Amino acid sequence: MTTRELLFLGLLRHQKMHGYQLNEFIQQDLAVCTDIKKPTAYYLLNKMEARGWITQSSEQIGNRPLRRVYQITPTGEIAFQSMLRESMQEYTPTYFEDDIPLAFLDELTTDEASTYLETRKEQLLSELEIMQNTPVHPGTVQWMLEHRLRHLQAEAAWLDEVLSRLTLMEEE
Amino acid sequence: MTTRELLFLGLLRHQKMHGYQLNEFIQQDLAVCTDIKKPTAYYLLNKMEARGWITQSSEQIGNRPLRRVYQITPTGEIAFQSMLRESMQEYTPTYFEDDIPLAFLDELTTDEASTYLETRKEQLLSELEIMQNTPVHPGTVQWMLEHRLRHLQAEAAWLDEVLSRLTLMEEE
DNA sequence: TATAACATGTAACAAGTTACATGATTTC
DNA sequence: GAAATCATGTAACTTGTTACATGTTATA
Repeated sequence: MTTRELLFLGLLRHQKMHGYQLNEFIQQDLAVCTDIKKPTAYYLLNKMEARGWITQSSEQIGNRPLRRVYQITPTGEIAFQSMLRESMQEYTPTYFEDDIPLAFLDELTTDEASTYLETRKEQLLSELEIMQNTPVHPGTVQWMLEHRLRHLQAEAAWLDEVLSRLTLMEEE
Repeated sequence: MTTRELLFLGLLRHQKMHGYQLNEFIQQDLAVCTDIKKPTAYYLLNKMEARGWITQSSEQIGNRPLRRVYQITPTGEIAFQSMLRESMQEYTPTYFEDDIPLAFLDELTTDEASTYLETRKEQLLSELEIMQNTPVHPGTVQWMLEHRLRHLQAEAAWLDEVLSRLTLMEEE
């Protein structure tokens, strides 16, 4: 995913950050949109530094572990601009992990299927609740969060329809 | 993705198939839901055979290349049943590659942003058209395809809203 | 007779994850 | 004094992709 690098550059454009700080922000504020693990983040930062997109400067508070504070370079800015434009016009089809099992739903009794889908629905609703409680972000970051919200709402509506179809089949 | 193995088992339950045949079917009939490449398919078949989930029997027509025809075993059937139940109650959050660029949309002029999103929309609409022209499948395979259709429609509606928001901003 | 379709694979690479390792400081 | 937080990483593994290799047969 090239967009992970775009994200890093986009965040560093606004503010110098060290790896830990980036990780924190992504896990707390952007958890609904992406899921970058710690080692991946450090790996990407090193890679981007080697490319000259960002530079490091060390910082230490007291005797705490050294912080490597990253800052975007002019080369990095150019990369950001071109990646942004490229990715903005691209539509990437998304595949749903949960689609495949759905194809074999008719292997189960309507009763069993309903029970499982109710479990799915609970998980979905709890994610929806989390989303609706996250603070409003400035600019189009909020648009990204809204997109995700729309998607979750569409999923909830779909699940409801599948469940009602199953109920109809049960009555026959 | 465990669901790829579920898919293979699910297809082989209905009919013995050789690798080439499986690939054809997935690329022609299920292209909208998954995207399994040839080497991945052969790799998975070998792995599943090693596990005892499927067995091979060779078949040759004339002097053509040998076909390895795969068939599900009782062990494979057990695996299918348990994977189906497990995956059916799981809700797997989906991340959208195209979300991240959206967060930085306000770095572009409304004009440029609109142009790019129109390009995205065209690609989306052409995928929608393909979907609406795929033949109806039996049973809940059709449900899977419908889910995908719902998703694409929600995406189209979202894109339209973003585009109209941009138009409103331009007028200010 | 060239090209597409049939049929199966290998080797090298890319991306990302898990589990592990290290050590300081703050909080309970 | 134990546990959580701060801070950065490495090594091994998993999964999947791209590009390449091979040879037959039907079709244009």
